[in-house]
Amino acid sequence: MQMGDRKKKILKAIIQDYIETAEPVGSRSIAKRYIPNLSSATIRNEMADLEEMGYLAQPHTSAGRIPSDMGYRLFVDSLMRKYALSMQEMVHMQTVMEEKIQELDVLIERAARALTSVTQYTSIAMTPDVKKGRLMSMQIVYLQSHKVLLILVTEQGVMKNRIVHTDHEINSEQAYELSSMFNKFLAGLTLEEITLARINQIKAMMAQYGDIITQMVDFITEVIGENERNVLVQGSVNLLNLPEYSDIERAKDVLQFLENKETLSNILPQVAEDGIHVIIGHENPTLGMHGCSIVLYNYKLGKVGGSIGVVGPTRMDYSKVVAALEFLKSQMEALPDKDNIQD
Amino acid sequence: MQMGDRKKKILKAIIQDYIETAEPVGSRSIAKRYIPNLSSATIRNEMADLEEMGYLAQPHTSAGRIPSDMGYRLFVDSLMRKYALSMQEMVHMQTVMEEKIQELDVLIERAARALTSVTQYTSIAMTPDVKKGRLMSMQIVYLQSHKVLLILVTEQGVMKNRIVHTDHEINSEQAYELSSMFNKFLAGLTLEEITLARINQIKAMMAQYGDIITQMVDFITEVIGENERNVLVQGSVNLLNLPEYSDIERAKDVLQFLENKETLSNILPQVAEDGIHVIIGHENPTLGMHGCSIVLYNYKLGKVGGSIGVVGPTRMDYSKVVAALEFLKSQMEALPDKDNIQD
DNA sequence: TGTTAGCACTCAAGGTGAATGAGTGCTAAA
DNA sequence: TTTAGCACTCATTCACCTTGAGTGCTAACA
Repeated sequence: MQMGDRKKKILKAIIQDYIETAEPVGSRSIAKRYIPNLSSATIRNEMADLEEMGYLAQPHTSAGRIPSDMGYRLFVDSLMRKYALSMQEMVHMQTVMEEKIQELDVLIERAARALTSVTQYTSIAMTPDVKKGRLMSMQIVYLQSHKVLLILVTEQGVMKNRIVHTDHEINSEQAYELSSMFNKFLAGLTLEEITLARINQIKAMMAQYGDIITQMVDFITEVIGENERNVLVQGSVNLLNLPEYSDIERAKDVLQFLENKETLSNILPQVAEDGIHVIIGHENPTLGMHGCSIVLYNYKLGKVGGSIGVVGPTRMDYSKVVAALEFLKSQMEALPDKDNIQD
Repeated sequence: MQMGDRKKKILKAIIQDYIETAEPVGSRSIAKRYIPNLSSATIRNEMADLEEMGYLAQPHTSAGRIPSDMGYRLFVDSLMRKYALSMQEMVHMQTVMEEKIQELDVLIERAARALTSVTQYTSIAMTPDVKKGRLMSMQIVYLQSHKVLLILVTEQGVMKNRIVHTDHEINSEQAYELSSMFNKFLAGLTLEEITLARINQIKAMMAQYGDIITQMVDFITEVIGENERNVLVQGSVNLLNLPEYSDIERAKDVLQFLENKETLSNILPQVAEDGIHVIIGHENPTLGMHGCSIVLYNYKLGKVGGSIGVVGPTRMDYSKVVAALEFLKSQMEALPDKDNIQD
């Protein structure tokens, strides 16, 4: 069967109506509210066709039609028209991000909050599974006579620190000396390149600090080897305002999923490319999320990147959500000092 | 009216039964299951007394009785007997905390997870509103020719860092020199004591670094002045498993409350003293939480402290929750290296 | 040939009323 | 002081009916 313009127009009207009302849409209301020059009977015929083609579904014989995932997909890809964010909405998002934000975590948290408040859905975000790569610099900072602070910066600009206790007394100058030595020998190397031989070389030269050096190496191993994913969810309660989750069991499934950071971090990197992606219902690899859609923006800021997006029912206002994420994208791309960012 | 032993026994039985079943408790079931040598009629009389005294309430005339907040209070203070954690439960909590954990945040997150999994309620935790007090040490670490990392450690051992860009080129030695100078003049001072005069003194001596010094001072002001509260909630979905929240509206109220870190951080420090506290229903200062109880453990680890606890319905298994928190307390108090902890 | 009016049919949702049963308070007897 | 008995209350459940939104099909119409 062919998909004529009229069918498209009807499908679009049905989806818009359903997004708004969450009620199955009948032929009569489409005829009245969207296409007054056609009768409900005609619409009915077209709807039957659309159902046969897989774009619509019917909960039961005497109910109206609801869009199928395939219907939403067509809508998102070619039917919907761009939502224009209101001035208010833009200003709101901007103010949230405008403050000079030093840490990526904080920036993303703010962005997620802004998204939640503009879209009224739930937002999720994560910093991705970056291999931390090379050791860029290791600093040892004197704190007290037997206590120093190790600070490690990776190639990506990610910074980690740890306080360690030392067997021997150490002072500020010695700490500095040790840092210099460490950097001379190890800076710029990957975990594989930091061999026992090199470490022993350092140990030989600074024998009295053997125990600190061991702790430093442990620390490097942990940080460079680790796959840290910081996942964050904002506004999950919003889901409960939606009629699709007035059934508490359904709501529980999704909330459970959102609360479990491990499963959540598995789903997010499924879409690899940068940019904005829409994942609808069953396209979602996780079983419990088949009733949900996700709109995801994979960002890249300097050398680190991650995902931020919105989770909602398949009956989500895609147009608005995509607009919000596009705006966010433009804001983040315009950010000065992209490498001035830490983990 | 006097509160005899028999009344206490009956009240205790009612509360235990209600905690278990969440259904109003009738005289007959008490007579059968808890006190077989008394008839239901006798129990009924006693229950009428207990209601008059304020320990019980009746949803409607033909229903059983449910405990009032006052009843729970008496139960917690003098009726309940200690729950003994099972070996399994203890081992579970221990393994979660046993791994060598360097950061307070991580430790507390693990502890909260353990609490949730043992009690099946929701756990909340926060690091408290510590005034960061004195500047203990400020380090400047060279990163790139125009980029340095500032690291600030406060008296409490809390550590913060920030990357700043410099107008003039700066190298590793210069950074070290600047750190030393800064520490010589400002270490050990409170925010009030760091006067403009002192800062100008440093600037005069190291004129070429004027812009970095300004940024350093900004950073100090922010960190020492700030009231950072890190709030964390774990297992809020568990609430939805409870019959009291099968009504989605009630659930929404509480979840909303738990999701809002600002309001949440207002409630936690209400109880100031260290140790374990039980806050029941209306004792809770926040309106939306009147149907909830909170069991809170205010910990102190070295120089920092905070709260961790469990949120549940007033019909919470206080005995078990208190036992779990007491176990947690014992574990945290036995922790080695209490000052080896960072924020 | 495409469109429309009309009609019989389906089915979820909402309301009514009776039956059920858990629980109470009161009274009188043990 | 305790208990058995009884009348009474009230939430819950279920069957039953009504209502109304919506459909598919057919026949008439442009």
